[in-house]
Amino acid sequence: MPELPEVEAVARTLRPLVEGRRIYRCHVLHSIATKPQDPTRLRGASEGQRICDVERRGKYLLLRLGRGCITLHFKLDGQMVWFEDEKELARRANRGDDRVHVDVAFALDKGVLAFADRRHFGRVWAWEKPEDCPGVAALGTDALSAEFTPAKLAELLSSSRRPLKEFLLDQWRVAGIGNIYSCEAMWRARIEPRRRANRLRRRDARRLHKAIVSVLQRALECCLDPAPDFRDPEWWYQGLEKILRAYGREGDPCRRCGKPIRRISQGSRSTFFCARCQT
DNA sequence: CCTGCTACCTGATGGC
DNA sequence: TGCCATCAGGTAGCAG
Repeated sequence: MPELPEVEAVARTLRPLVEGRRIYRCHVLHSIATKPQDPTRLRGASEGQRICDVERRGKYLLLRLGRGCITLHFKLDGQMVWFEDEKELARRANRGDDRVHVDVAFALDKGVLAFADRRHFGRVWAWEKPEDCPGVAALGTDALSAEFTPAKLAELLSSSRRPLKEFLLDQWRVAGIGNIYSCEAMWRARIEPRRRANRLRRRDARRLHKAIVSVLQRALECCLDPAPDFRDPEWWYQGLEKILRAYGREGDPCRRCGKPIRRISQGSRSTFFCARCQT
């Protein structure tokens, strides 16, 4: 599911729902979701705490507590789900006809905030501070932050000999870009995905920077309208397909030149691009 | 140090 | 219909 825009949309939508609320009970229904941490650590760290802020860093979602913090990562399929109260949670979580898959649930003084990932890739962890989470500490420049400038991107590009596609997926350099938006950004910037990062010219870097920012911003607008609906586990980011120009369009005509979009494998993931106008 | 590959899980889809 | 292979928006960890 989520790259930077999706997680940002979740953070913004969640903030007014949970900010200032107290977590009075934490249920870990599938303890794989806290691995390798012990579920008791998450329970101990969260119960009784107030949620002071909701934040996004790269593709991580952070719940800042009065003391300590919780990091959530959705990986491919994770999502947040909302229940009216613990009664509804008890009735529907992983059971019944209108069952909803739930891994971890935080019962608040109003409502229940839950994390769900049927595939069990996603994680919910507790820390004293965000930087104690190795994944968060390792994040590079956030793609939607003020520090992400054309000059910064050019500097980062020059220090890597990897193919551009793999460079863009490396969260340690630029944080927040995933498989979909890397393809989209390269299509917009008209750059061939297999070109080595350090071989890009300065104007390529400028075009790429502009493409990354506009693709992510465009996607964020889509993700916010309509906004995420945590009450509906089937809810999905609507209308994203209509902004996609390369991803998932193998064989379809390029929207610029008409040549069929190609799909290749890079680092065991699919890359979609136009072999005529991306050079 | 850098890079490339696999494992981690479950579910949907398409070919036979 | 059923079975199997393949694919999926991410990343930690490990070998070379």
